[in-house]
Amino acid sequence: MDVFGFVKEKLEEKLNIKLDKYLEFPKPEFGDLAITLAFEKARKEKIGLNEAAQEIARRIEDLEIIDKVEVVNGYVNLSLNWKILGKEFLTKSIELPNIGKSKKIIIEHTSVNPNKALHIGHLRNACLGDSLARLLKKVGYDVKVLNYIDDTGLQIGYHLLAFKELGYNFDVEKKFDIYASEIYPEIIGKVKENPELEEKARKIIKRLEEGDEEILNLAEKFVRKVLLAQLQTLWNLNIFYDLLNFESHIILFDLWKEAFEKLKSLGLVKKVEDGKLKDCWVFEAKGKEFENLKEADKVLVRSDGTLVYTAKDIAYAMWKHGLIDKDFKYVEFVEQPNGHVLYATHPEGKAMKGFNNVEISINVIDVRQTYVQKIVQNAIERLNPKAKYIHYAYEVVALSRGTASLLGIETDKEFLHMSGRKGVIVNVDDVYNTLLQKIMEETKKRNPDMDEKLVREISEKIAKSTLRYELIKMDRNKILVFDIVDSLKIEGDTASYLQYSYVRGKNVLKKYGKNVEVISKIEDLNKEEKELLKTMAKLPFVIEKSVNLLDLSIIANYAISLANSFNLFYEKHRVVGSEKEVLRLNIVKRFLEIMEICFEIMGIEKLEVM
RNA sequence: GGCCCCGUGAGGUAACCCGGAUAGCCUGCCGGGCUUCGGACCCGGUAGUGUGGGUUCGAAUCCCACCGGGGCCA
Repeated sequence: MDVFGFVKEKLEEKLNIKLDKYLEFPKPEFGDLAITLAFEKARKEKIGLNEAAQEIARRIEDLEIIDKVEVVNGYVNLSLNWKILGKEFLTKSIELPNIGKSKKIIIEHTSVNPNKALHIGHLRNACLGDSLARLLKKVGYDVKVLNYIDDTGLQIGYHLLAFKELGYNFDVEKKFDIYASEIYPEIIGKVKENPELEEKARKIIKRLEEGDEEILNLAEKFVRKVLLAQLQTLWNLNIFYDLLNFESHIILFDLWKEAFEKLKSLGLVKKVEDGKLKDCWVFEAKGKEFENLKEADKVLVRSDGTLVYTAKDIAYAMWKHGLIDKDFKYVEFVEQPNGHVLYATHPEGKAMKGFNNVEISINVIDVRQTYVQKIVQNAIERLNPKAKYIHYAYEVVALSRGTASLLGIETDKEFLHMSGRKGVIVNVDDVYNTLLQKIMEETKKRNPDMDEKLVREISEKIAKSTLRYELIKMDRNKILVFDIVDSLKIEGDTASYLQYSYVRGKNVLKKYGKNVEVISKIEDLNKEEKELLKTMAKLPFVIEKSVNLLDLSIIANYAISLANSFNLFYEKHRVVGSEKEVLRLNIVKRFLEIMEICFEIMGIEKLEVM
């Protein structure tokens, strides 16, 4: 039961106006809900503020669900009748708004090049994308999660050279993505010393592009090994996918060919006849946001016939949105630990339907790609005005001065951008392992007699949740300055606080030991009980808002305020054996259910003990 | 040269989209609480909207200019 939604409807009936813009949650002293309509009403009707507010108050004061109406400084403050609403809320099941209505939506995220280990910046992408997918599934969307793999040319050329010519071996103990990251500077060093190698790398790339079977097989083997290692890191953090799309297959399956013809025939791309871009094919961006740009055109095909990345991005986006008929073929790539098969595009695969052809696609890509993404979006939305191509931009993760210093880089600046070439990176496995060690120590300290295996199991659940929570709780438009020392905190505004609150709730029910009876009526509520009920009742509102704004920090902040509210209640009032046992048990039970919903969205693990 | 993002106590952040009541929270620091459902908790104290203008009854929020930091395109 959606308490505030219900109250809003009743108020709208009485006032005969939509209240979306005119409702606020005030501080507890002022009441449960405030109507701010009087400010506008007073201005429009040229009447006194107090008079306007009084009139609104008069029209709603006889509602049974409202206990008290008070007018203060133009606000109409309502105290709700929790004897009625609280009982409804505690006895009826939780309803989440069905916003998606089974509509299909594509989310693309992670998309890390398959020649390195994931760093903490990649993880911001993956956590945002994964939680977004979880959120949208919760509200009824049919979500397909794609991971785009750039397996072409240049960036894997040196690695292929290393395995083909320089005696590097595939069979290593080390996790393969980390191995690939580590040998990269070595390979570059060797190439610098010996310029012939540069030539050889180029030849390998050329043969790869020409479809040479030996090189193709080598590349596939290398990419697969790196990908499986990267996926191991992601799966460990409860991040899963439906499909891997290989960039090279956009050409192979003629998606680009069809897309190019369509763009040409509709006049969206033009061949340049003279000037410095002579013989290039450019995309001509049109629309308000491009008006101020001197050069809004974007080269897609160079004069020598080679494609820029954006060309493939557009073709790929057209495929997502069903704007071309050509399709990939698919194979089962691997079964994921959650039991779901991860598919991949593959030349020898079979035809499958269901991955593409959506109206809405969400593309989680960092903010530096904004310009290129605008071009892709412009193309898609001109090809189909109903289509929504969303560039879900987020700021990068940088390193704090202290953390940079730990990596041997001194700087005067506030923070330092990561750089794989300079070795200024913090990789995900390292952070996770450090965090896990620290949490295991803490867990042992708090549970000296606990079985070693259980300590580890619990610590793993806390570590992965902590990491995920840190990456989604902040406004995504802000640069996240990562500090390894701060990131080890497990007190305050952290996932472990949420998990701890959850465990406390669980323990109450465990102590009670029986099934909780359904409550028949509510006599009266103290301050903490009421505040907790109120916070819990905001869930549908919070979910709806975070879906509308595609903002996960809203869920994170809500979860913290919910835990806070619960801890206050827990601290002050005993549940088991108290005179209000049944009521309080019902409150605890509902708290756990709501917390679980938040956990599921954020990918946080529930615990029984910690 | 054009464009975009960020600026809130000592540090980190929420509220900014859609202007409204005493700017909320975390860490730190100072002080306090319990151990009958677990202290990874709770309570008190400390301290803040970059600068200047504008709009408004009212600005952290909207508009303009500037300053500082970061990025993209050329």
